[in-house]
Amino acid sequence: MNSTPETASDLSSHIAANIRDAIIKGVLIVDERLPSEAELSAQFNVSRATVREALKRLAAQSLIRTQRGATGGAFVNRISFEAAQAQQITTSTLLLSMNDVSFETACEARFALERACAPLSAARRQDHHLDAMQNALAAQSAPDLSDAGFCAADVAFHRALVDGACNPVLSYQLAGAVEAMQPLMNMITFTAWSRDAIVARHRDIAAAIAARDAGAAAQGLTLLEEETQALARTVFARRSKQSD
Amino acid sequence: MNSTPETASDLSSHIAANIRDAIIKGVLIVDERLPSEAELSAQFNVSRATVREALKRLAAQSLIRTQRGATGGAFVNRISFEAAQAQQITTSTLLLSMNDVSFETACEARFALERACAPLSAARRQDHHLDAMQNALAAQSAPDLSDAGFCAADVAFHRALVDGACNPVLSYQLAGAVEAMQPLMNMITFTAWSRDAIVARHRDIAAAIAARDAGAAAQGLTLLEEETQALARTVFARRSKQSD
DNA sequence: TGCAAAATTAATGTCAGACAATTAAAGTTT
DNA sequence: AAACTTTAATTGTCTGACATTAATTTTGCA
Repeated sequence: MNSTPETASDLSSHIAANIRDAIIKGVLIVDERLPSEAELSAQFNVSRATVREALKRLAAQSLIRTQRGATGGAFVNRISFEAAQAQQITTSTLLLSMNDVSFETACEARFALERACAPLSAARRQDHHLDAMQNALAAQSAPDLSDAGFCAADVAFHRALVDGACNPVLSYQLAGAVEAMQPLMNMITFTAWSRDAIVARHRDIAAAIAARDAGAAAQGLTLLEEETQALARTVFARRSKQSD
Repeated sequence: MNSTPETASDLSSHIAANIRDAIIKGVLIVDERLPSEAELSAQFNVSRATVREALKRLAAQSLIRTQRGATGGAFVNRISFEAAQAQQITTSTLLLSMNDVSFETACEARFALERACAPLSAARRQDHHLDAMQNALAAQSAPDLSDAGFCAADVAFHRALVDGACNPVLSYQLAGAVEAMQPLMNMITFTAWSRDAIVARHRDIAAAIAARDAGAAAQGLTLLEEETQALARTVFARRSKQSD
């Protein structure tokens, strides 16, 4: 039942877990003010410093916010999709870089998830989603764009595609996968030729979404995945050859 | 470039952001020991209490772990898929409950993502994945099972399906979506009839995965989604009628 | 009276110094 | 050589103080 099986023996972990559970179970509701640090230290029978460490833990998870002044205190935070997304991206990025996740695995996951959005996006996309895709395409076609810039525009394109599904839960989940891939994507240097190929795929996908053709969009994503994987294999092979 | 645009003016946020960036950028590598609290307080020219608050923030995000004793200290943590998953589930659950995400939206997202796994799972599932699905099926068929128990077995079934794709990144991403749905699913009371319908779909899906038939698995998931959505509409309609 | 300035108050943010608890390593004894 | 003891380094906790912030109340003056 515990959200985080915090078996740690230190008091601040324990107190943080206690308050966290109260928030999760709805005992403390959004925007409700927690007791002051002094009151909490009396309730839990610990010093104010210990209470503060517990509160900082909760603040790091965006579960509470604090305000100074006479009517200040710690308040239960309404977690926004934006804040949750930012956290998830940090975590996902580190997860990939620290656990030696292969490009292949991450890429596969990303495109599998993105294909899941294609039918919904084809059905529901608004004009501004199409515009965002076109803008990203234009950016990617710029002749003297850096690799990092190319990747950033790539992310923007796929974000627009995902947002087209008009499902905030889906957008939130996908953001982690797409953004976390970026450091891995940045490892790839794009030749002019490979850029053209990617942009061509993007054009197909954008056209399919505009035409509300779910099948074509999914197929475009599959082709894009295959080309991306092939490109990565080429780059990594050349690199390992050089190091010999 | 900042992972968390921590513009907060308090010192402990600032110090935490500083160390976090060092970890993300690879200046501090996994299992490396941070300077002791005393050294950090000297470096940043703040008190030890402030340093500790910063470290607790990082610990809450599983970025570091601390150890007491002579050779103790704070160490950069290798984030495990398990720990990241636990965090994501907490965040996702709160996100859904605090932002009044409709059952429909969450359900749609969940099944869309799950369908993304179906082809991979059909291709790669091992025997133990099939066993896990069968166990979950058996549990769900028990006659005197509580609604909560039914939901728990449901989660187990879908977890096995997702894990069958043998892609840890995919499993990690999906866990959040599936687990976060549980509180919403628990709002639904299952009649004996609706349980039978769900179990029947599950049987179809399990059979399709066992037969490595991606199309049938995806279709089974689509049918299951439709039935789940219909069931939810019925339950919510009856409930709002009663409250009149 | 009305309003602006000043004092009050309650809260978080920070600091300094102390002691407790834990743990590895060094030293000592048998 | 093995078992025990001491030591040192580090985190965990406590206490009490002061700084900073911001809402509220009081005061002073026109």
